[in-house]
Amino acid sequence: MSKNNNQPNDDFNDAIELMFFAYRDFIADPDTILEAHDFGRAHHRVLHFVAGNPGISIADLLDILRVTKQSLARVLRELIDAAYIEQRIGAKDRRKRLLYLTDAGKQLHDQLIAPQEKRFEAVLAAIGPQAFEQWKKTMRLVINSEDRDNVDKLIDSSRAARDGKEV
Amino acid sequence: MSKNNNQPNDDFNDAIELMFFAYRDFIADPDTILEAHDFGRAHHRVLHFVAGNPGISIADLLDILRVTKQSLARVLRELIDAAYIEQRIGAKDRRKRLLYLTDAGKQLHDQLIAPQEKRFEAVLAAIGPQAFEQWKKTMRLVINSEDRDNVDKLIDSSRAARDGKEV
DNA sequence: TATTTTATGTCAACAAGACTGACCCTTTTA
DNA sequence: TAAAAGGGTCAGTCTTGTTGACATAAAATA
Repeated sequence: MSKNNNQPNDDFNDAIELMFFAYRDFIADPDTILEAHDFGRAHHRVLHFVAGNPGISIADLLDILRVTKQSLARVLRELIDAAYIEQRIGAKDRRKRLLYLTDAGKQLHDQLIAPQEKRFEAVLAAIGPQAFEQWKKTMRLVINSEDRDNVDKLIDSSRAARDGKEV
Repeated sequence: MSKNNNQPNDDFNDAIELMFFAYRDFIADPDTILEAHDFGRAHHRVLHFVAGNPGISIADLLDILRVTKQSLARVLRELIDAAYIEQRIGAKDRRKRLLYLTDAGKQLHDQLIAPQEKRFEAVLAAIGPQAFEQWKKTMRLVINSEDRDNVDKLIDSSRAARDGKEV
C-alpha cells in the first residue's frame, strides 16, 4: 500500500480509474443479453431512451444520442423490423414520427436493465440510502454543468414513464 | 416534478441514467485532444495504462484492456511509430516486450487527463473531501466484486508510478 | 396561393475499432 | 530436443459511427 505520501492529484486519478472500471462492468451486463438478439449497444441506447420518453420524435432522440440521422436510421430500422419499436404519425404535426416501445420492446428493455438494477441494489444494500443519495448528487456534478438541467428533465420524464404510465 | 409517489426502482433507474451521462461527458474531454493527433479512445486507453504500469508486458496489457492481440497491435504500432511509447526487451525474459511512455508520451498523457482532473477538482470543491471519499468507495462497489482487488492493485500501481517514479 | 422551411428517409462511400482464423518467429521450459 | 509461452503479422469481416447528396411530405410563411 502506498497510501502514505499522497500527492494532491492522487484523488483525481483514483476517480478517473474508478470511472473507467465501474462503467466497463456496468455496461458489460446488458451486452451479453444483446448478443442473443444480434443487437449492440446502439440498439440498447435507443430502446432505453424511447422507454424513458415514449412518443419522442426522431429529432429529439438524435439530440439525446448525439449521433447522425443516418447512424440512428439503421439501428432504428432493425428495432422496428423486429417489432420492438413502433412509429406513429404525430397527431398535431403529421411530419413527425413518434416512437414507442411495443410490449416486446418493453420486455426486452426490462431484461436489459435488470442486471444493472441488481448491481445498484447491491450497492444500496452495502452503503445505505443516505450514502446512495450522496453518490447520486455527486454523479450529477460529474455531468457538464450546462447539461445538468436537461438530464434532470430526462430523468424526471423517465420516472414519469415508469411510475405513471403516459406523460 | 414527480418526486412524490416514488417507486422502489426509481433510485436504480436514476443511477443508470447518471452513469450514462456522467461517463459520456467524462470521456468527451480527451476526445477533442485526441482528434488533433489523429488518435482515438483506443490510443488513450493504451497510453493511460502504460502510464500507470510502466514496464507492463503485452499480455498483461491485453488482460486489462480485454481486447484481442490483433486489435491492440494496430493501435500500439501507431503509438510506437509516433514515438509516444517505446518497447524494451525484458531483462529476465527476453521474449517479453515491456512498454514505457516516452517523454512525449508522458506529455500527451498529461494533456489527456488534465480536463478530467479538473472535472473532479470541481466536484471535490463542491462536495468536500469526505463526500468525495464516500463517492470513491461507492464507485468501487459498482465494479464486479471479483475484480475489485485487481482494480485496487492497478490504482496502487498507478499511484506509485506517479508519486515515486519507478516501481 | 406559392414558396420556403421543417421532419424525416435513403443511397453511397468511408473510417475506426473491434473480431476470428491462420501462420510465423524467438525464447524459455519441461 | 520437443513443447509451451510471448509476441508479431496477414487477411477478411462486422458494428457503429461519419460525410455528402438528394427525395418527399407536411407545415409555416410571404
